[in-house]
Parts: sequence; structure tokens; C-alpha cells
Amino acid sequence: MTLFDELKARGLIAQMTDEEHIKELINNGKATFYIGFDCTADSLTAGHFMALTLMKRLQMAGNKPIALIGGGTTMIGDPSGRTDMRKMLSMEDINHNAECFKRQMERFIDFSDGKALMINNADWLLKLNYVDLLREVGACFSVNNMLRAECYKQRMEKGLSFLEFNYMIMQSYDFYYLFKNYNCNFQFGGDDQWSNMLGGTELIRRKLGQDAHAMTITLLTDSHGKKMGKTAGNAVWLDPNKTSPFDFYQYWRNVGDEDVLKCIRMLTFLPIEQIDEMGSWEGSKLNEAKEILAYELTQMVHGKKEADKAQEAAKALFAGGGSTENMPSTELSEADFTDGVISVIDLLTKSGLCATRSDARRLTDQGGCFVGDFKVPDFRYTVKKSEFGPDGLILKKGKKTYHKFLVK
RNA sequence: GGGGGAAUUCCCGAGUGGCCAAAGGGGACAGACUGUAAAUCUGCUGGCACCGCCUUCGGUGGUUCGAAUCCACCUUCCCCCA
Repeated sequence: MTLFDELKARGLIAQMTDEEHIKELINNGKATFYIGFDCTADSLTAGHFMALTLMKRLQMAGNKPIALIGGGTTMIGDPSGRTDMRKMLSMEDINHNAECFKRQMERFIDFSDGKALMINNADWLLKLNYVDLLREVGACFSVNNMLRAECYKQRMEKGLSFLEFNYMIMQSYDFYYLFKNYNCNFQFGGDDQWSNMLGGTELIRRKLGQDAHAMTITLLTDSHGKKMGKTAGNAVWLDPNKTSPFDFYQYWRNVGDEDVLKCIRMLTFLPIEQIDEMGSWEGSKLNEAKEILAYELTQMVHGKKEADKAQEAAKALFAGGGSTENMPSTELSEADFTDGVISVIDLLTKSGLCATRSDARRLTDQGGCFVGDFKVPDFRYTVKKSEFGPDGLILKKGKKTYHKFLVK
């Protein structure tokens, strides 16, 4: 199976400029391609992860990836897919974020011996001169066309600042610059980037009279059409300090039935044939597929050791048995007890299971708090120091969140 | 530059002097049902020393016994005209 066919079979391809040409390029390892990553936060997300796996797939087929860190474009802020303006980030924040991105990317992509490049568009964008740019590049863009672009349409109601309007120009300039200086003839990106990417191919055609190509990756959405990789508006981060390996594992372990296979296909490196076999799985059998998905991804992002731990912890919690060794835990000292006793409310807030005492109260009132297997009857309930065994005491919030307490 | 409108609790959005910790929806969280899923139903959703008290309605001052609601100024955004 050729690389192109595999990408297609995995459902990764959304739109592209010229199918025949692109096939020829990537199947034969002739593409030098780039994917841009704007440094809007101090960690990559599950969404970026898909782009990184794509980069890897292409790299394995002999193509040369350029990971473009958006130190310059982040100064502008991409309006695509947003209904409001992004918060403007300071130069320091952007640089910090760029550093974080770098470290995370190096774990996935092999940058040794020029097998891949990592560049920062701050290197050229920040030096641009306004009038020069307007004359050199601005003349090539039609405002009329830009306003018709999908990425700006949804902003026509809520308003679009001139700053953001220029984002497309910046991204197009990047492509043009990379094409000229790095022989980069190909750009990949999320499907929401399509108009920005076309801006680049168009600019290259106008300025240099040459063809460059663009292809977008299908956005990973669930069966309700919502973007995946988010919980409660928060991203699923790749940084273990922002999303623990266990939470990361749990996120994928709990995807909907309808979405498991799609996720496995798009995100993992398991052979297509093996995935197709899972196609016939139904009902509770799909839990096995979810375990595979969760394990595979956790392993890729956090390493085998962490993946094993997360799986072990999940078993301990849901299947009974297994080790409680890797549970998040808190150590209590003598001072935490009053008359040899500590209230569950204190335990809940100390562990971070509940944000406030009111929150903890609500939880206990609704019967959602357990000490071991014992359901806490009311918020006044206390635990004696003697109840903490040598292995500690396990406190549960609902069925899925737990915390272990040890006494010194 | 001129004119008009808006800013409400995590989000959307009611509220136009006391009955407002603030309707309704979404989301989140918990319970039931389950397969650590989905759908559905129920509860819950500012804080605390919790039948009471304290802090919230873009910001700062003011009027009033009393303001999210009225006034002044400021900030930000939207629309129309140029």
C-alpha cells in the first residue's frame, strides 16, 4: 500500500490542491513539507498530536518535514474557527511557549542529521518592513477574495480586527519564504487552515510562477460533530503536568463507541489490516478497542512506562484488584487531625478532588463520595486516624476519580 | 468625524430601584440505568462558621433608607452614516 493510499484509508485526508501531483510527491519521498504550529499555549495538545503523527508518517516514507514554530504568526493570532479575538500574548510568553513546543516535538520527530527541520517564523516575520511588505506581497492579495474566505466569514458578524485580518498574509508569506529558501513545496495543516494555505500557494504562483501544494487533514470530530481532544473547553494536553498520563489515558478510554475505530485509524500506527479486523466488534467488545486506543496513544505520548502505569491504575480502579501504587496521593501529618479525626470535607479539599468546601459538601450530600467502598452519609462524616492502614485510605469522588491518603 | 446600541455568574442569555446569589438553556459535576460508552431521567452549579452571614452583574465615582437596575465619567465591542 502506498503512503497516499494509507493516508486515505485512515481517513486523514480532507482537501488538497492537486491529487495526482501530491501522490507522486509523497509516495516517492520527494516532498519537503511544513506544518505550522502557533505557540498559543505552553503545551501541545491532542490536536497537534495528529499533525505530528502525520509528519512522522511522511517522514518514514522518506519525505522531509519542517516543523514551523509560529513565533511570528502567534504575534498576530489566527482568527480561523474562532468567534472572538484571541488574547494577545506577550513576546515573553510566546518565546516560552515556543520552547515548550520544541521540547515536546523532539520526542516524536527525528530531527537528527537533517532528517527534519525545526524553524521559527519569528526569524523572518518580525523583521518585515511594513511598506516593503505591502508592495511586495500586499499587492498580490485581493481583499474581496480574502473576505470571501471561509475562515473570515464567521467573523463578519462578530467583528474582525485588522490585526487578525493579516494573519492569512503572514501564513502565506511563510510558505513563500520556505519555498524560496528551503525548497519547501508542500504544506499540511488542519482543515480549518485551508484558506490560509491556499493563500500561500497563490502567492508562490504569482511571485515565482511556480506550483506549490497544500493538503489538509480531517479534523478529528466525534459523532456529534464536536472537535475531539477537549474536555469542558479545556484541551487534552501532551504535557504530563497539565494533563496527567492517567487522565490522558482515561480521555481516550472513554471515547464514544462510534468514535473508537475512527480514532484508532487516524491516530495510531497500528496496521490498517489489524484495525479493519476490529471493525466487526460491537457492544461491550468495543471496550477492548478503547483500551487499545488509550494504551497506544499514552505510550506514544508519555512512553511505555507511563502507559503501563495508567493502565494498571485503571484496572485497580475499575476492574478491582491491581495495584493502587500509582494513584495520585497526598500525605497527611499529625497536624491534619483534630482529636485523632479528620473530616471528609477536609480530605476532599486537601486532595483537590473538590475545589471548595461548598463543592465538597454538595458531593457528600448527593452521595458521590466514598471512603473505600463506604458511601459517606453526610458532610459531617469524619475518619479516624486508625482507619488509615499501612497502604493508606482511598477516597473516591464519583466512580472515576480517586485519591489515596497516607499518614506519616 | 457624526449618530445609535451593548457589556450579567464557566458559556449563551433574561432581569430596567427592594420579592435578586440573580429566570431559562448549554456545559460541568453527582445519583439511577449501564459496558469506565451513548441516550434517557433526577439532583446540583458564588463563598463560608450553610435554615444565617459575606462577596458578585465591564471600571471608577455619585444619587437613594436601598442599585445589576438611575446619573456622570472611563474602557472595550457592535451597527448605521462619512
